[in-house]
Amino acid sequence: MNSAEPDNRGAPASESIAEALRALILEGSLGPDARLPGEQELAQRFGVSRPTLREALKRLAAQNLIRTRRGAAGGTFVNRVGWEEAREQLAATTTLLVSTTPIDAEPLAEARLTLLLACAPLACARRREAHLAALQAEIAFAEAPDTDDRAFCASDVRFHRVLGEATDNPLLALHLAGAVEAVQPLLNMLSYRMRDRAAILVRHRAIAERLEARDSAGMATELEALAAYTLALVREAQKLRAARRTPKAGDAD
Amino acid sequence: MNSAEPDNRGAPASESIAEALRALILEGSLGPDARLPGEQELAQRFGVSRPTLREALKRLAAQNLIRTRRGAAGGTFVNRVGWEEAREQLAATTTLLVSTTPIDAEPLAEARLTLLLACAPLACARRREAHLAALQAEIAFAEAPDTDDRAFCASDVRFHRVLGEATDNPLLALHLAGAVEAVQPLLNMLSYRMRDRAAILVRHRAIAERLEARDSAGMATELEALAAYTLALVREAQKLRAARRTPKAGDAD
DNA sequence: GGGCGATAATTGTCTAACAAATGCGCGCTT
DNA sequence: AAGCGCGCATTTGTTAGACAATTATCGCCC
Repeated sequence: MNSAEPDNRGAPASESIAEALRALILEGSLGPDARLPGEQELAQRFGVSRPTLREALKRLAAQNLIRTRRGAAGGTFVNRVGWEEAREQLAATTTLLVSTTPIDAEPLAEARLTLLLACAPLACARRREAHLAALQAEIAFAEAPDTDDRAFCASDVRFHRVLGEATDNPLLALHLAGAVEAVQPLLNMLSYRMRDRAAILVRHRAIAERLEARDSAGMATELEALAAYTLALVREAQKLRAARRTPKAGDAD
Repeated sequence: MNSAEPDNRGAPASESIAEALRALILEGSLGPDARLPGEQELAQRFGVSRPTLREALKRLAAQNLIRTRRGAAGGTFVNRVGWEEAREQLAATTTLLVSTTPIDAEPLAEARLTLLLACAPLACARRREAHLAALQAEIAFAEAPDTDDRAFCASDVRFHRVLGEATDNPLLALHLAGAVEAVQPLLNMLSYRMRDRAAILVRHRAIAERLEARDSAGMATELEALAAYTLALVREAQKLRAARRTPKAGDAD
């Protein structure tokens, strides 16, 4: 009646308590925006001290499952997990993975292209005016002369996100956006020259045009061309970096 | 020289400290399996007390970024994030999302099918004997008479995971597996009848056969057939459930 | 030389208290 | 009587020190 299960095979109390609360939340006993009891009461219920219980709560907070507010009407509340938050978390996980794992740029670009190709038919079939407008807005933003490389890259990510959203399938859009958001910064460690940007924008315009015409096959062709161009850019940058390293082997790191 | 940035706009200390450490880990200053200083020293460095610092560490632990071990040679260590862990986390996030968000089965099934179709050409081109063997193993496991619904569903998930791995693209496999793992339990809230299982296994065998023959188009056809069948099953189950509800509106919950 | 116990290092947990924020209501003022 | 501001209660955030539990290591004894 107090601490759910006594112990999870010697796991720290804060961990098993976090899992117990997590199960409660997922089970549906606590709907979104529901308020949990105060920390003192929770601590008593689980039979631990307040700092220990707080560690458990912080674990859940780190997973975006709960939020806390101080003050009189404060407390701990169950978070509503929306598509936005999920996308961010998904992108964070994937980003961490690809940035700490030795992997070539080629499979990353290939994965991005493959997901985009998968979305193309659905996007062409279901796109609405708002999607076309969003695409045009990103193109306009990206071709502005005062857009720096960082902003250009972010806009590029958003451009592809709109393509996912045009499928009208939130789960599909979620995974596409997560992958693109994680891959793009890796592919963009090079800083674009202006003519590279222009070439990319040409591709983007063509893609938007094919989407407007609901021409799925043509869109696939353009997506492949864009992927090929991006990959060529990355390869070129890698070759340059390698060439800069080989002639003078002992320069200042 | 002590606490990195003083405060993140009034955010709790444990949160900003967690973010600071997270940045340190991601920045690469602390490689995998690196040992962090002890809690006391860290607390002094960040200018907080040990419980507060521990809350920060628990946040990171909840994200699988660190692990802790007690004892003399214990401490806090940076976790190596592998494809397995990422897949689990990705599946957990997506599962939480789709299980707390009102969404029809149809887009879920569509997303799954779309991702599988995207993987099909690559999988056919690159599959190895090990993949075919893994597929056959899952088929054999699934058709065993003592396999219950739970195990059947898990095997189904693994079957699709192998399809993703056959693309030889870990990022693609990651997202496919994450989506399938999250969607499958939702589609399988119904318990399969034996003839449903048999029909699914027929499809699985056909898919494995098309993969072996490197017949991408044929595989796509089979995948679509499987998706259509699965969706029909779900629809039928939903209709049954709805029909059971309408005639007697006030029965016992 | 090998097994075994003391030991030290380190995380896990507890207790008690204070600080800070925040909504609410009371009382003061107009 | 109405409006405004100040205190107060509630709740999370943080601190301090101490003890418990665990585990590798080193020295001691056989």
